[in-house]
Amino acid sequence: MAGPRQSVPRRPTLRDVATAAGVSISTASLVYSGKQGVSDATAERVRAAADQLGYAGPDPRASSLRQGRSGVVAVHVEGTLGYAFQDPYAVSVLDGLAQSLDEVGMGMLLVPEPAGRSEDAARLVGGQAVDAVVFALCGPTRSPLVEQVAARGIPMVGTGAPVDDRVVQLRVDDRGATRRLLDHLLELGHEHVAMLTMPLHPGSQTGPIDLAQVEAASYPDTRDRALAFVDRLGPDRPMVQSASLSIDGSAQAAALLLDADPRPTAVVAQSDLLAAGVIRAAADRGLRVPEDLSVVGFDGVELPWFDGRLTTVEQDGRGKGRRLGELVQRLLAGEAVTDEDHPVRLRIGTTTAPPPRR
Amino acid sequence: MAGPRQSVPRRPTLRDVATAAGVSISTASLVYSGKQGVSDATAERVRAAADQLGYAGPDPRASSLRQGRSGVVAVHVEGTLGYAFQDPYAVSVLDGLAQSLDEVGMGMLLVPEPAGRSEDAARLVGGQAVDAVVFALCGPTRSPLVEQVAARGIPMVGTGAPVDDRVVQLRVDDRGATRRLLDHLLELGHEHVAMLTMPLHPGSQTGPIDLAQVEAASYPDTRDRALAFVDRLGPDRPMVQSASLSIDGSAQAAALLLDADPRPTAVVAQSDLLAAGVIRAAADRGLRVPEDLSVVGFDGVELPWFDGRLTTVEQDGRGKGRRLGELVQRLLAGEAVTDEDHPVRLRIGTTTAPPPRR
DNA sequence: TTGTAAGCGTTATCAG
DNA sequence: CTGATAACGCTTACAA
Repeated sequence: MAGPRQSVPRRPTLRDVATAAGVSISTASLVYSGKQGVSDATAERVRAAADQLGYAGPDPRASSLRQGRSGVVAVHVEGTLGYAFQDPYAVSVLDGLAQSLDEVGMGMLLVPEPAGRSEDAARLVGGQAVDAVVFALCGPTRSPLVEQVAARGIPMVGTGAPVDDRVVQLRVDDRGATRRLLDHLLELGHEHVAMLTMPLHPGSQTGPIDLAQVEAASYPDTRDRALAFVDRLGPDRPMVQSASLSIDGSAQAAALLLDADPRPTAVVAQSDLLAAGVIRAAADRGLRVPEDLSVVGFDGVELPWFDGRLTTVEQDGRGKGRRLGELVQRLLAGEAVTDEDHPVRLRIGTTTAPPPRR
Repeated sequence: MAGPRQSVPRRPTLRDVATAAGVSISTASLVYSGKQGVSDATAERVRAAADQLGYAGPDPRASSLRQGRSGVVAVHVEGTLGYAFQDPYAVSVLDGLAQSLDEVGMGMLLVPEPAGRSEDAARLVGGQAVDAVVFALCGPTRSPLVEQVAARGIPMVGTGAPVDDRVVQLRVDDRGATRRLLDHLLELGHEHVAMLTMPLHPGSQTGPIDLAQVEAASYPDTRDRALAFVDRLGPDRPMVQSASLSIDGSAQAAALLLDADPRPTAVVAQSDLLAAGVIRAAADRGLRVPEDLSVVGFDGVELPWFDGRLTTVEQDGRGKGRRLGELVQRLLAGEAVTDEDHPVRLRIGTTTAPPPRR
């Protein structure tokens, strides 16, 4: 027994509202966009009709087609969200970006790119109506997304990567900052300094690395921080790559450094999260920081469970995110935007001290 | 002196491609959608023309208008990103959701709602072309977003909140799970058990709370976990609310519990992050966990810097996120979807033991 | 397998 | 201040 024919109630459109209010569609549109004056009386009638019909405002799909703007910015994130957001630094950048975009009513579309799935990410941004793409976390030097996005005439903003003329960069002076960290350690008198790097490539393994490998690294930030290390201290200092940007992974990698002979008196970790792993590995071995081992990081994030204060390079992730948002806005406003440097500063904490007497 | 008139080169459209390939627009469209057979020869010609013209595929703005689908899911996040993503549990849910949506080519639009800015969030989802809204992290019982979104006929999925018939829920049995935690503590012989709750309201302050306040809590999960505590142990046990879902905030709140007389022998923290704060506060006071103090949490996240293993309720955040994604997909496929329970399980770790002898 | 034609719901332009 | 009209770029019955 068939039930009564139930006509699916079509959602009201601007036309319905206009008709109900006894005005033209264009007038009704003006009420919502506010781009031109509409008499109070008319506006009131339109709004009443809208309420009456349950009209919730112009359909974003239609207005984005018409205006050529969707109000959405794609945010590319290297790795899965679960991986990338482990890092408080990454989170702070995103937070700043979100704040900045929120101020102008724009939304953030997340585009995670797990290792080896760049095609998926490209398909996603290609199929989504976005006004700009932000490479928020320093990813590989090259990305297949760039061609795809550029072909659509969508502006891009990055933080050092992908390296391409069509991507406006907000760069950090990784080499200079690393140099300052090293100077600090050298002034303290350290001679045995080692480096713990972030992954050189998506999916690479923990282990010792050499200059040639560093030069071939996929990630410019990883590479530059390591190159500064080599430049300053020569190519023979121990360098170990951590397979993941996590405390656990770092602790494992740090073991290779700390169990070596001679043991370094200072470890330069390429990020604060890695530094945290080094500190844990040191604690596991009964080494005190900084008395027995100095540790420096990079980023300047909060490590709420850590009692001391890391000696590190403060990046102000939130500020960086905000600035990325501003660059996007200026790009969309048609302004000419050029690459910029994001300032960072050395912060001396409680994790560095002169090397132990031998 | 005016430069040569530079005509802005209009981006090629499907029409241009079709013309160049000598076929009709609809045929060209078919080549991209693949919904109907097109002869290989024709398809080839179309693709060649597209390459030639630099056409990167159909404009998502236009196809979303035509199809009534944008392929974007709005994900509502209670609080700023910087705040919400501090919690590894929140991140795992999002990670699972991202995975699940990625499999069907859908994107995630982040909609953070900082305390007191729900109007902004409502405006954002209203102005954005989204196919569904997910309330990924248990927010307040009521939300102004619901009306706005429902008025557009957009389906919603939540995790216990907002409470509304139009929101399909993936619930957790907070009361039952909390009861199991309490049973475990009681079996161990604890008599002095205290609870540390998550914030009861956006922006509320750290401090002792009573049953009436619990009943009026904005967040259903916070409320239910606390109610189970009261149900099981009576209304006179100490309850303290933490102003923030963070380790630091929790450590401060925990101080109120640990410095009381008599000091509880066990603390039930409403989340693992809060439990971490309790453990830190205990360490600050020279209390050993679990010898001097038992601590339980909720969520089952990794605390990489913590050597033990928390006794907690495992929620499988990633699985929950994945399930949310599946619910969204089924909703969009027009299937009838009903509320579900997400299973959780008690995990006994190393942070609980019999109370110390007096 | 291919083409024709009719929108999808807005907004911009321009005339009244 | 208001209204008519023409796109925006694409998808999809339906017809050939």
